[in-house]
Amino acid sequence: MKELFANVIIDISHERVDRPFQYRVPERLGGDIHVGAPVLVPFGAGNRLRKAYVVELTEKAEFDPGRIKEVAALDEEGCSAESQLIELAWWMKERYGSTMNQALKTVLPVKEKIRPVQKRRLCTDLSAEELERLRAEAGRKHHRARERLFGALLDMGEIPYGFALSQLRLTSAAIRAMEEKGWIRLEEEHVYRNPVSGLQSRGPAVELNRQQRAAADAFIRDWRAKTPGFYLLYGITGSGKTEVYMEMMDEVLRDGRQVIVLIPEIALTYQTVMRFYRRFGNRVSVINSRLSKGERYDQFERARKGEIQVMIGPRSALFTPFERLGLIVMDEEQESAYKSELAPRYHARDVAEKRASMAGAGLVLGSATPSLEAFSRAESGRYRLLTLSERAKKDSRLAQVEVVDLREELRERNKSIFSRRLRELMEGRLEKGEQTMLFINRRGYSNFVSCRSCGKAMKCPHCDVSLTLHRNGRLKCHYCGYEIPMPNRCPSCGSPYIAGFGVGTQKAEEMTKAMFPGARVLRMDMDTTAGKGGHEEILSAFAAGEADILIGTQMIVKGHDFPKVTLVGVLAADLSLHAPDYACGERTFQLLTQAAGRAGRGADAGNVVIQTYMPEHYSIQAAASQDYRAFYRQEMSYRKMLRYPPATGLLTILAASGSEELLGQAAGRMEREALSCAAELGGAPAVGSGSAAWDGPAAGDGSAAGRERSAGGGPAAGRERSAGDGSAAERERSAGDGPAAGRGRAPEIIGPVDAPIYKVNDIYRKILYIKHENYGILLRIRERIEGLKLPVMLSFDLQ
DNA sequence: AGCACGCCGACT
DNA sequence: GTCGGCGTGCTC
Repeated sequence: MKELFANVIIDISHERVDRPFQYRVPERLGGDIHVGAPVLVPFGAGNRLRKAYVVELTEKAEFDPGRIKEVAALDEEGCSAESQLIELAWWMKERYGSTMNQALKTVLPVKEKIRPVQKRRLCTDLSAEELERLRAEAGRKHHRARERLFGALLDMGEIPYGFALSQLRLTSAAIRAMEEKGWIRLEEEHVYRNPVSGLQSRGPAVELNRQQRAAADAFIRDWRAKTPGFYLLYGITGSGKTEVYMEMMDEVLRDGRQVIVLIPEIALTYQTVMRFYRRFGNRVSVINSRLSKGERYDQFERARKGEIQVMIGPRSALFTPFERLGLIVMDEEQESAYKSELAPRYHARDVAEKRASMAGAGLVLGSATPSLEAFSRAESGRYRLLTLSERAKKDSRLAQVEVVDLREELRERNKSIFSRRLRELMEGRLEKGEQTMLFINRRGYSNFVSCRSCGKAMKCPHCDVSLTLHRNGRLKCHYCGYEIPMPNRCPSCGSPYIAGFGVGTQKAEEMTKAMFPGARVLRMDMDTTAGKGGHEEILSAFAAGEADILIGTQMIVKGHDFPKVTLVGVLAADLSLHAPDYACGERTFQLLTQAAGRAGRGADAGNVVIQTYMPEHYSIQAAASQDYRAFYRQEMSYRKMLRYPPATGLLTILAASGSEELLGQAAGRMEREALSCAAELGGAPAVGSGSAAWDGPAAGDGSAAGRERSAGGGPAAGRERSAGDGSAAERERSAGDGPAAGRGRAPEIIGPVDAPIYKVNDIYRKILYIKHENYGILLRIRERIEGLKLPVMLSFDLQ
């Protein structure tokens, strides 16, 4: 047996020691040590024992072996939150193939060198005269550090610790010496800023309807039986999912356990957060991306100390250091914001599964339009499906959705962006004083500008995209921000006949105003919400009835509740349908369903008009009939047929370079490497007896799964039962169609191909796709390609 | 963060 | 010469 080394991070909050140190693992500890384990190690010249956490175990000495010390002991007092998070980081590193460093950085709160609040201060009980005398004395004795400190105390009274270190250039040793002399005191005060403070009101719980009750009880029963699993709460818009979450949370909190609530950043509004505050009062804290790092750290610190029990936030809230986590709620689980774009490119859904099972906690995913990933996991029994098919408010009815064929409109010589039907309905709404929302998934004025003589379109010189005409007469690139004034002659042939084609939000706004001169129109897109708070401002103006029509991009369909909106028009549903991406059908369905959900949330029945050139497309058909299951069946069979996630694992490698030649060469080498890997690995049976197999990552990866949960009590528990009217799920569940089918086939390699947008910001991009059912194999290929050390930028994505 | 080392002026 | 403060650099 080779010697074992442990890389540890020392539990000192100082950036200077915020890196791994290597220690020898003595025989007697060999069995008990694991990644994440809290240990005591001799550190520094004094060999003083310090608390540390194991971040990696290796048989290779990465440091002068003569100078490697031994781990002293396992630390029984160690913080379990920290230890769990490090273990989670290890899992993320393995699952997504990042470095341990990257994984640790995403999981552990940044230990900032500047403490945000003046947490620790230097104070003195001495009088001004005494201070003056001591300062003079220090001056005479050339005690410069003391002289500076006494001067500062005279000026400021008390001094923040960080200020003393950085501005006054005092050292900790000097401060300690003066403290011992009794001249100064080091006062610690924990002033945490609470982003939303002073809200104590604890409102009564809302009465749940039958379905909500059944869903909440399904979880509560498992919780009481100490076998909480994973749940998919599939509830139509307005069915009251939040009340169900809160009921479940209440149960967990009463047992002294903690809860993490994940919300996509865009939906993290004041209103949403207020609902949780009203129920749970100051046990709740929030983090969002606008919080400074220090403020975020404060909130995590409060969680660690047990001052709060509920953390609400975007995907990074998953890493809240709760000691006894009992439940993770993930609202709007289908949102793309849950996917990280930085290495490790994790998906919050998968990390949430892992964290929940490590902590023995439950996981509830909620959605009105579940992702294929989530719904297929519900079908396979990994998630238990909880269904809410009725609206929570008794008198509210589902909107009536109709599809308008734009080809028909053209045949009838209607060239406007409004079909006759939509126009008629809008007129009716204006007469009745009701509101309309118009949705168009494209900002700007015209999509592209081209010359009618030579046919050339105006393109960005740095990116491979057309320039978008904005209303201020400027042409903008939506990828790099390049901007020029609209020319009045074609730059290539000189013809004056150049004009914009396609409709963006700005043009839609203009045409709406022309068509309905009396109407008050608001527009909301990236251009009108640039300033902070712009978002809220426009939405609240609209909610307050300051406009009759709101036009916007997808940001208007997310989350907000407008009771006076009784008509939603989707001007061109096709725009998102033709994106070069296998999930565009799913995204279209979700957008349309969400848009439809905006109509008629009040007492009046709403209308939804979907305008399209492809009325027969199943995404549009299913959205119109508000039939999620029909959509799911179609889309899933398409993914299975063409081998796309979640039916298979997909490794996407994006290579980018400023030099087209280098990129071409690199792409060739990547392809050859992938092919030879495929030949070596492909036909072989799954590596490691499925430990890294496709459906494995959350279930059992061998590391610490045994400790995490008793066998059989896992996510599959309760698969035979179903809350509410989930019977359809039972019928639809076809046996043996899991993603594991087809394991053992050779990996399928596609490309390298030019990226959908080949050039962005003068950087050329190519993509290589590799499909296989087994994760382990894709990870191996990834490692091999990374090992080529190609002279281009590579980014890997594994899903 | 906390420890040692080496530099520098003060004092014996 | 020695003493003590102070700045710097390192910690597996």
